Amino acid sequence: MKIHSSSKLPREFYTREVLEVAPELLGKYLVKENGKKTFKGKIVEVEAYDGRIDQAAHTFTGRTPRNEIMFGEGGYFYVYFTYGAHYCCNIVTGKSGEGTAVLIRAVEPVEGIEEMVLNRYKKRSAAGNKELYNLTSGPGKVCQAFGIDKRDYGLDLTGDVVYLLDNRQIPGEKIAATQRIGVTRSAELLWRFYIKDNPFISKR
DNA sequence: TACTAGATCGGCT
DNA sequence: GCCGATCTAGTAG
Repeated sequence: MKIHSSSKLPREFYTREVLEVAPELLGKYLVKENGKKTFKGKIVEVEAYDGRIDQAAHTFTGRTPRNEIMFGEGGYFYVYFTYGAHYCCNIVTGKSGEGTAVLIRAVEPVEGIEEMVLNRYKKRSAAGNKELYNLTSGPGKVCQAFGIDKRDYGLDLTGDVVYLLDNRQIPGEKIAATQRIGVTRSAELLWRFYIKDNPFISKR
């Protein structure tokens, strides 16, 4: 029996306003069960997207097959493919019809690190410090390391494949809010949140 | 350290 | 056709 294991976040955690959920995701654990392997990382950097007012959100211009899951209620996994090479994963938030989600931009590797190294660098030897910090420090890197792709689109985060584990909340003074990375529209919004001084974030 | 370009392809105009 | 919620390798300073 695991006495100290933290619990899976319930539906109610996700169905709140995206700007309330986003900073609270910091410090929580992202877990992917892959049949035999378990990938686990502490979330250290996120970005909020809100199709109601945010031109950078995929849901801003209305429903399409790709963004359908993001228009559903919170607690589902939105995975998309971009730049012809990378997958990025999001935590859908809010109520049905809103079109809000939080992009997971970086995590701190906790479990399954050897498998992450294999997925990222195609090699089996242990990672050096430089490689370790480069393992999951970006949205495309997180998905590659965890083996997340379009097959994970739409997964229920209260299920057993991909889910989040609770952890004590990061205090506000340890959270930084900045402009989002790589967006051109609605660039003024300070909707990127990360844990200050964490070495696994994508960019300082 | 800082900037630039190339890869590469699905989604949407 | 165009462009992107990216990453990496390359060059210049």
